[in-house]
Amino acid sequence: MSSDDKRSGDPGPGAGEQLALIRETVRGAKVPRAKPRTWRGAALAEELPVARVLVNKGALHLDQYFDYAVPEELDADARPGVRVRVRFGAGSRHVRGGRREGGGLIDGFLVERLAESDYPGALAALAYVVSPEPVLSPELLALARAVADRYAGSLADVLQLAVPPRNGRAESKPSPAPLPPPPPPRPGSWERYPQGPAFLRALAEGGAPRAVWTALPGPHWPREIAGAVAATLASGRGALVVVPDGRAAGRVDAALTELLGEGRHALLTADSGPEKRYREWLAVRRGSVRAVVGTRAAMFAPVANLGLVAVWDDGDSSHSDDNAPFPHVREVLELRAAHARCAFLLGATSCTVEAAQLVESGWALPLAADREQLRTAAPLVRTVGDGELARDGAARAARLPSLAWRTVRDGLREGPVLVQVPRRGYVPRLACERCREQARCRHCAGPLQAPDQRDLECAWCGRAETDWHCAACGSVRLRAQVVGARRTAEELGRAFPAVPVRTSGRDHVLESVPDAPALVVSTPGAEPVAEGGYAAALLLDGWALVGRPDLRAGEEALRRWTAAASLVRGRAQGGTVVVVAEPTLRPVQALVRWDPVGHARRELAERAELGFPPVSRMASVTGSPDALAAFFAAAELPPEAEVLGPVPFPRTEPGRPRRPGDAPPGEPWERALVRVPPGSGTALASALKAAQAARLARGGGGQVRIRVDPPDIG
DNA sequence: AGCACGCCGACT
DNA sequence: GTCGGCGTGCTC
Repeated sequence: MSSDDKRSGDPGPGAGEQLALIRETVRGAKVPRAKPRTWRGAALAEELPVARVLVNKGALHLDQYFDYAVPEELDADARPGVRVRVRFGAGSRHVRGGRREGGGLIDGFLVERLAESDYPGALAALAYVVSPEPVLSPELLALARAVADRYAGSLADVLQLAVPPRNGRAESKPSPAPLPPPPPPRPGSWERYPQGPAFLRALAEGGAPRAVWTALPGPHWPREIAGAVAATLASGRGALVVVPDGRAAGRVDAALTELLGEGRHALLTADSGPEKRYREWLAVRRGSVRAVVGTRAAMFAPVANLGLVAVWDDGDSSHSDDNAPFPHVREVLELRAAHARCAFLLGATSCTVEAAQLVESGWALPLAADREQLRTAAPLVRTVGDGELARDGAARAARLPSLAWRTVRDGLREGPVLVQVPRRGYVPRLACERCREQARCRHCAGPLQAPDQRDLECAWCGRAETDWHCAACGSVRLRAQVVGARRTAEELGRAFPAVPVRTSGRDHVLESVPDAPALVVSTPGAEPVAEGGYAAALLLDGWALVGRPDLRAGEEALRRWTAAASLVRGRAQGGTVVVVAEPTLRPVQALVRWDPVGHARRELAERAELGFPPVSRMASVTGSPDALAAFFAAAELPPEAEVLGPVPFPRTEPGRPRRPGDAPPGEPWERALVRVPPGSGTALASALKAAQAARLARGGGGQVRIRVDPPDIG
């Protein structure tokens, strides 16, 4: 209970002595100006009477610790890492005429116990310890600190993501006793990779290898991840796996159960209710479970003696948290691997530019199969240019080129056929009509757009472009790429009336389909697994994916095609994929050659040349024009920082779903991008954070939103 | 963010 | 003379 429950009108004779005692013990012999009411009648802890508390408020200027006095009766429970409640806010200091003091109770974490405080004023006492469970370990605190710094966010915001809300019932139950380490697993399908068995061996022997793993297409990856986890457990250490969604988590969970049995791992996903989730989290924190698989919130899971962190399919957008400060799983796990000096595994069938950079920089080693393995595992990929669609008279009836039509027909004789159609809402960007090179600003290389369908301007710096010509081929004609394949898929059903059509999309995601002829129409990311693999796949979203106004459009198109094509039988079993997209496009060629790594490396080289992330680091700053101007006037950005814009925000993108962080409708907002060269990311983040903190402290003007590594930059 | 303190205009 | 405007600064 809080010690200020006992209240009396006047300070009793003991109060003065009490005060003196506190003064002396806590911070020397200065006489306080005012005596906090919370002290009345409370004796302090004899040892380490000061508690350093992180107050749970997101505002940046509050991103600091506050010292509180520890009453004697809280001494035992008030250990580092526990949740506490404290009085916080102006008004809690002074007592006015026996009336109730202001300043409400607020949540916080006790960070450490100290012998004395460096705060010159009088300390208030901890109100109470919420529970003696030490949920915030020093390692988790250090990680949260690093993540907050990386993303120019507050520690409190990160802790909100990292520590689940308390649940009393879950806490009161003891966690089961930990099981002994399992024996090292057999290499199994890791033998398909030349370095696979050695990687497992290194994990089992307590090593800390770091790898970017390009997984072979097919259904083996959950078992391979489970193998890496089992090898790490065999070394007596813990392991953490983060996957994009509940479906993937379920697959890895099943593979882990098959390999390790029950009781050695926890599944942390958003699907389980708060109590179950907190119980699992506690079992991890208490060390009774040493392996974790989960979705992005699990990236902070307090695994004891961490030996391996792994992320699957880091290109999936759900690895980016949608709460401030928007940390990305891959980045957080990189930080964890560095802090814990543990192994790191980034796996995907495709390859992000960031993953390529990890290899390029030498931070991680590539873990990939040789071409021979790939040739049998991957399907045959053929392309149909969208131009042929118009020319091919025979296919026009079915609105399909004849190659695509034949592939579907032949595939349906052997089993299910997957048809990938674009989701609605993708907006094309401008490209050269002749060579399809993207139209870019000549000043900052940002993407050009035509908000009024006539005049060109840069989406980043806002400069008008009146005399565009293609940098690659000199053409002066632009085209906006066209979407519209959904209907084609519907008409496919009519073209093959004898075959059942099943659909899988955002609302109804099919888990799997049987090994029987069927047309399976799916949007990217929702493809059901086919038992025995699909006989063929038809990828109809070529232009829609490649033409998105996003730096990652090519990478993302390749990722989604690769994901769908990975569900198709290998070419040895007749598996065929047809992608309807211009065969000269880089991601299309990469798909045909099944070379996602080469694609990512070329993208990386280009990003380096153009000064794009992740080679340089970018942050977006969004707010009203006044607020932005004031922000940049006061901010002391590193000298090498370059401010692009501001431009009105959000740009008109019809069909783009409204997201939190978008400007409120009606009020004109602007967005500026700040970019710094490699190596200045930390300086940029701390400068932005300092400027934000100064702003908030002054309390002036409208708010400004900062996002490091903004998604969807032109 | 709240919330209190502080230093200038219209009321009894 | 005092009540109260919200400008500015602090919260252990």
